[in-house]
Amino acid sequence: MARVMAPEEFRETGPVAAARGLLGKVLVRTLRGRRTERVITEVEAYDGERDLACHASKGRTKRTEVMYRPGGVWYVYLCYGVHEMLNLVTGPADCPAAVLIRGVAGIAGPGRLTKALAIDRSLNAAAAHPDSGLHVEDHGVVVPRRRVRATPRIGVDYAGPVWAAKKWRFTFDPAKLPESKQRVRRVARGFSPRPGTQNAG
DNA sequence: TACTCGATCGGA
DNA sequence: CCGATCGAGTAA
Repeated sequence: MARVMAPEEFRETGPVAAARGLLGKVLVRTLRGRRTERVITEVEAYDGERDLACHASKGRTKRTEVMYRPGGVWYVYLCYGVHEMLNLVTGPADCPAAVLIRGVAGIAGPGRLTKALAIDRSLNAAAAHPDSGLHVEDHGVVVPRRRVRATPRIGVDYAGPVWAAKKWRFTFDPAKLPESKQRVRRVARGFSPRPGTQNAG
């Protein structure tokens, strides 16, 4: 049921598909023996050098170097001199792209999220693996496509009308997941619900 | 080295 | 609406 996602899994798709796929997955922070887990509810995709909203549009620099690595590593940077932003690098090597984790269940806002989970730049370039203290798990939460809202990314007007208008921000409301109905539907199809499993898929 | 400007947030 | 706060990127 709770399956640890391997870094390699984030090398298979581009950032838009990866972003959609991360909705409903669980962000797991392990620090000093304390484990915190939150369902990912809000993400944004940043797609390569052509995407003028993506830091990689500046090319390969000290800061963007991590995005050129194979997916499955964290890209954490400081924004406005105040807030740490958490991204997951996606895609194969030399295709600089990432997914910004903007929100989790109960926490809206990328800055608040990193503060709450004690995430900072010391995790930059670390693997999304339990060893690093920050990884992703699949708890079988199913987010129906109709529940996903695609809207323009936040705070990227500087990227110009074309790239700022891309609807690459994806959100869903976990409260609207009718898990009981899904279970019923599943039972009707001949599956038996497992105790403690939320929307097993 | 000297600028400018943020993938934000909280408080007037 | 505005200030905080600092590092990346750019120009020089």
